[in-house]
Amino acid sequence: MNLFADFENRIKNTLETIDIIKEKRGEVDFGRLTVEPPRDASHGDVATNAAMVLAKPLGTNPRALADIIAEALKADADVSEVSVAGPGFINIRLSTAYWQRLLSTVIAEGVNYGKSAIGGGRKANVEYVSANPTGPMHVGHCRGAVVGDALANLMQFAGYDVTKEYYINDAGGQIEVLARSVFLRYREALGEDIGDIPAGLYPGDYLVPVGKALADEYGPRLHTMPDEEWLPIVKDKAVDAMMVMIREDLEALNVHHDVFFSERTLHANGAQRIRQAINDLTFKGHVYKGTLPPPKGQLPEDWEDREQTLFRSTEVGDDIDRPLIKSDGSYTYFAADVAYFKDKFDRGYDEMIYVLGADHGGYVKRLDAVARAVSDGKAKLTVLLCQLVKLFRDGEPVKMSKRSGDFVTLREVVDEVGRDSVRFMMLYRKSSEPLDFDFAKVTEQSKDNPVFYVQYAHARCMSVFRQARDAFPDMDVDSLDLKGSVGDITDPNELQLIAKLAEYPRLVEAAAQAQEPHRVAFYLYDLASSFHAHWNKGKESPDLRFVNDKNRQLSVARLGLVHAVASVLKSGLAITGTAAPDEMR
RNA sequence: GGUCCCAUAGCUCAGUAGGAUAGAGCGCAGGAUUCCUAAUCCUGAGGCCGUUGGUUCGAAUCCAACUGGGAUCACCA
Repeated sequence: MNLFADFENRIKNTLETIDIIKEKRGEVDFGRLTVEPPRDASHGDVATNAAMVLAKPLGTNPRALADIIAEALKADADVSEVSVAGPGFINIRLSTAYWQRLLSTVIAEGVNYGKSAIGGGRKANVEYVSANPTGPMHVGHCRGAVVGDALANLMQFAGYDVTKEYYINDAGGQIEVLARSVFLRYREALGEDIGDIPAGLYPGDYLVPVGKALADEYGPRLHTMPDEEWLPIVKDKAVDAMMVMIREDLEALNVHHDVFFSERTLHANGAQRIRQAINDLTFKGHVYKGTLPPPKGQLPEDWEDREQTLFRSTEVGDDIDRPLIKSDGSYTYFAADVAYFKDKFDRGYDEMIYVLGADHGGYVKRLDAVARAVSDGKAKLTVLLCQLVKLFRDGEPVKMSKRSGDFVTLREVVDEVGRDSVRFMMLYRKSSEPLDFDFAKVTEQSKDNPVFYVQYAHARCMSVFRQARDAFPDMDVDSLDLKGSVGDITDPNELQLIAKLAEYPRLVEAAAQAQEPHRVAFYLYDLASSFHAHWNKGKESPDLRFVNDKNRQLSVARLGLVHAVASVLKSGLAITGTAAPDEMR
């Protein structure tokens, strides 16, 4: 149940009954009409701009029209008060009975409250993380992982049929580098002194056990083979080992994918699927052989004019045509991406979302061009760029050098500050904004991390139920008819809390449509804040406390309110992928 | 140079598909626990929403230009 959708219908129905609107019904449309919570709660519960939007086409002034509409709205039994304010806003105050019914609905719907059907069951593919399988995940992968995961959760909740996907870049030069790095560790495991790791290979210690495993399995045999023979073996083993590590890292962050898609499968059987994808594009007239103009700006020293097979992406919105086949006949990374996109499209997704880091900004137009060409404009592709995360410790930037292997891993961050803290911090910012992440702030003072604030609110809710069990030992607190007991909720502070709960379904829809999971995090903070404030009112006014051992009926009604708050907090926390604890320790 | 992201309180950021007197946290000043966890709450000070134009009943929000900051530019992956 969505209060604002409900009243949008009621208001439109009311408008249809007004004479001057009926007369010119063909000339006015209700498209720009909004029904939303007023910015300032003191104005009312629901506000509409109807009069301001409709005044002009009707040839009247907004205030006068607002008065007419306001009068008509008073006929609704759930409307307790209507006022006209400012340039022509119509503010509606709802009856206590309406709020009570709404609370009853929240309790009845439970975990389903806030679910939406705007997704219409459309198939959506959210691809995120997709870190190269050449080492453990580092902290830079963190944000995309969390944002992608939360977005997928959110869209699922909003009625999409969501697949969480990971693209394994396991085909390309970096995998050969990985294999050679592992081979070195293999020789080391056999007792050879390998000295310093040569430049260009991965120096990280995490490859030591992989080399050891190879030595255990093959003994010295690999060493006697030519490169062409041992390379494929070591590549396979190395990638598998890296993916095991990466999955563990993701698990530590509570991130789970449904599909791990291997780039290598596109290259298999003589790159059959890449060839098919390029043939498909060629058939549609998007491919030609030619040369590219030299890069603008600084010219690379080794730049040469060479003929390649190109994708005419400029015709579908890109700045420059893109190479599919290199001059030596091999396929570019981009060619595999075309095949990968085609695969997704053929799997029947209506919406494809790529969550990428800001360093991939230059890739967006290219992907968009692929989507248009491959799907003839039918696929809806969105690229969500997450800006960079800067790490700080006590206000000092944390230096990282990937080359020396001296980088902060995702695991280190999660182990130090905790999964929930990391996740919530990553979501407590619009993803298009850069983010500063300070270890000290997140761990030392818990109040600097909003996740504790929200979780604390949930724990307090649970605490109320523990109190109730103590106060009414004879009552079976867990099987009360909470939704049927809402009639005693009448205090304005309590009704305000219900109003906050009423915003949830609308928020879920807006956040899902805008693909902005951070809005859920901010809403949770807001709801927690309302709850904490109400809690403290009980300190000053004992008659507002949730549990009152002298008034059993009222206590049960209020347990219903607390239950509803807890339920929405839990629902939102689940979208962000963080826990809703029963108590804080 | 091209493209993309950004500019809101001293600091870090929200601002709900253009709405009313622009909000929160931190920090600062003051206050609240005989009582459900003070990991909480309340009050106050603090603003030319980067600049200039445009669009309209109405702009922090949309458009253009400019200024300033960040990312990126490849036959890499």
